[in-house]
Amino acid sequence: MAGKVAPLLTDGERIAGVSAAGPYVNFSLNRSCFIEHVLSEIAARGEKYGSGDQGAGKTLVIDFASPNLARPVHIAHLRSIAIGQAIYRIHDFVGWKCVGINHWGDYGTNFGQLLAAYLMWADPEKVKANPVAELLALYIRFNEEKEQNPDLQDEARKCLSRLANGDAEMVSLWRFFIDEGRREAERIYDILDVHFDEFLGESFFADKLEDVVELYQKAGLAEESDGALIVRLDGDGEDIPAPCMLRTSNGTSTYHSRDIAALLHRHEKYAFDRVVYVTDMRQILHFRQIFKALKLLGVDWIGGASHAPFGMMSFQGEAIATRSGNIVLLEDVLEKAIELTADIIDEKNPDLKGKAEVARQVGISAVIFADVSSRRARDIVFDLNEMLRFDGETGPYIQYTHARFCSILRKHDQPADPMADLSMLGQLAEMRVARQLEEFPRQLESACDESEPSYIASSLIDLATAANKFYNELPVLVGDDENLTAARIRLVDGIRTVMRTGLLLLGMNAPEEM
RNA sequence: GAGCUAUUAGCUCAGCUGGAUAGAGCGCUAGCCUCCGGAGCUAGAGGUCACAGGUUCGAAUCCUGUAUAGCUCGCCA
Repeated sequence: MAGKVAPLLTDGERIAGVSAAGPYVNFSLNRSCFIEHVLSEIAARGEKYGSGDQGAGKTLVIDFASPNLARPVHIAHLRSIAIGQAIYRIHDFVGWKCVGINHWGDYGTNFGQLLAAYLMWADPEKVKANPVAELLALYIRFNEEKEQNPDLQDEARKCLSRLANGDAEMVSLWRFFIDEGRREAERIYDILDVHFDEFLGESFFADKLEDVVELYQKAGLAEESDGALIVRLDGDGEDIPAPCMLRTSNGTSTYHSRDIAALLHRHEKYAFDRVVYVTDMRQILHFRQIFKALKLLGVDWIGGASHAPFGMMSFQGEAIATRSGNIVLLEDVLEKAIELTADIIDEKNPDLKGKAEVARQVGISAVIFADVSSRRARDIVFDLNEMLRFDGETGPYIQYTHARFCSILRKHDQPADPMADLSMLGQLAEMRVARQLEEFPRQLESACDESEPSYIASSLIDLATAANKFYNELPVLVGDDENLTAARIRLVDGIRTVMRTGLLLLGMNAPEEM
């Protein structure tokens, strides 16, 4: 069949050849034509290449990072921060109005434990001098001693109840804890260059409980069960056996009711078209319940809600758990990465100006890339050496490639010529680069639709690989054919543009020298 | 007991809306600066795509079951 069909298809300007190969009909693209097409597109769109008007007039609300302020930011938290930030930037790039929300945990059990531990054991002066480390030590000690002495949990409950009743000492301590936790978290976000548009703690929604209860009671969806108020979710085809609990038998709000209140609040405030939650996989059921509960309520916008879950990070075969002290602080990892990068710069590029800043940009980006480069769903085993690898498919590899082509453009010392004769390009290595450049917008769109930044990471790796092969095979500036140089400069400019865009979308830096 | 997610080279991963001989990186082996940045490039070795069925002209990819791992299943968040 293929043998009969192929001869009937004529060659044209864009198709250089048609041939039969077994059951397939192969089309060969006219390379020059293809390359010219891609580079014209990049020249026309400039730094916006890859973005269409997909998001025009639409609003995204994205909930990410959302730490518990009773505990320090550790390496496993990087996942939500890095993935969330990338999803935010990707939407922003293709025209969405984005609202990044840090919905931090400033309420509940952990704070009760911390309050109780503080009352029992803390040296206020020491805590004041070094709050993060001292509070962490208290938290760990509480959980250790709780093993021997279960009554401690009652102490925690008492503290929480005193807090809820407005006890001045508790309120003042609690404020101190969240202020410190907040200051610490924001310091890390600054280091990572991550920004939020709204910070709202769970405590803000704790007193919105009755509004939610009323909605469900009016709709006839709420029912009493063992003293608690629940909404059954097992009514229709997509059964969720576990009900959604609105109110505990003690009359307090729950994670469910607070999140429902928060989502209603957000829709009222932002009228979003899409809302994405970036959390680990343990919360898959939770969000299914929330979304279903709102669907039962008849809200028509719930179809725009999605959960972008990611796999768990473990540490030498053990769960990373703050209460047992089995954690690695995120900041420590970032500092190590920066130090290591500085050493490498001293070795490879000692005369680089602004070394310290570049070391920060490369070191931090390496850690971010290690986190966003594989698909969200994968579980990750934390391995510092793996995270700080600088060759092969890594963040520094992409940045290095970008810097290398920036270097060519610097040496060329004049802007890419829009009139360059692109028909001179047609070598295989050039074609491979062009194909990656052409592929980028599609990967970007998938990354946006599926909340999967790793597509962009893969795309950049493929582009960098093709670009480095091109670099090694074909000279750009060396040689006496000015027209060829002008044409290849256009290709180099395209590489630079797309690599920079991709790096920034992933929340990384794109230094021009390193 | 039920459910979710995963399982691809020694290690880390890509490929998953079905198509040609399953691809990278790391590590290992052997190479590449008379030429734009060697954090690079080239070549080689390395695979029963967890297992068993099924659908199909064709399955790593879709369906069913099994195994293994992680997670979850109303008063933690």
